[in-house]
Amino acid sequence: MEEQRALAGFAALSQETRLRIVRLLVKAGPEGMAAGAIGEALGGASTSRLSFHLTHLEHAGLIRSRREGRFIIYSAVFATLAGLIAFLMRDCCDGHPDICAPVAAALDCACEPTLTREARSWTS
Amino acid sequence: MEEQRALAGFAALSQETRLRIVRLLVKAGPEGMAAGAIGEALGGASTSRLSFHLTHLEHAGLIRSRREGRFIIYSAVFATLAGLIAFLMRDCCDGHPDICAPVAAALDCACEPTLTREARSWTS
DNA sequence: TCAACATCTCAAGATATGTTGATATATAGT
DNA sequence: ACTATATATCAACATATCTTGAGATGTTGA
Repeated sequence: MEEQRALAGFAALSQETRLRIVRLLVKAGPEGMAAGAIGEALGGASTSRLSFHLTHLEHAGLIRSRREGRFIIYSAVFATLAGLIAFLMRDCCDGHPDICAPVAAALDCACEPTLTREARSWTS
Repeated sequence: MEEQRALAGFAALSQETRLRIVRLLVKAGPEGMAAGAIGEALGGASTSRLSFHLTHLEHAGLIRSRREGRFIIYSAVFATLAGLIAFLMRDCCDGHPDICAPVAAALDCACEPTLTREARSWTS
């Protein structure tokens, strides 16, 4: 059953608007952002389109929402992101712990700039 | 332009057959596996279907191929996986380095069983 | 209660993606 | 050359996904 959750997660991330939303919310941290603010940051997406993608992401467990007055605040679910990564890399070290090194280095970059050159070429 | 590569990567991972192929090849390591062996491990996928997905994954840069006699050997491209992760988590620590902890823990699990409970529930 | 605001839902059409079956290409052994 | 094996390609169909526009729901303040 876990495979289905992973598939839903990757599918959710495979769409431009949704990927941008997730990255925005990852950056925003636990406080999150109101739907309207997200739409504004993304630059002109109709409210129905935005809502469609937010719902999609929430169903995939990548973001969660809470109501605050008349706003709805969305925030990233870090555990799900972590789970996706873990699912993908599980068993990658069967007998080859050294292979994981570049991946570990890439993740570190989220907190510290210790990327390998190869991986660095990836991050905008 | 990097966003496009990330989108292609996540899209490639968002399909059951392809996700299984990648996980299989991640496990197989740098030696890789022949297309036929992959198909067998996946259990009955027609050659055209398998080829379609292998090509898709290769275009996304998640796997690479080399010819060996009459076999074509596919293997995972770890740098691309690392790049996807890095792209996703970039800037997640803007002022909150603590938030990244669970993600880092999840990645460690690829090499060592140090998952948080939340993230562990994800890995089959 | 009314008006303005924030967001969601729904149906229809456009586009993208995956599957199947038939056929093509390439390599190895005889 | 011929045959068997391994894999790729193509076209047609089925299905899933995204966008748009209209309208519904829920919240706040006058």
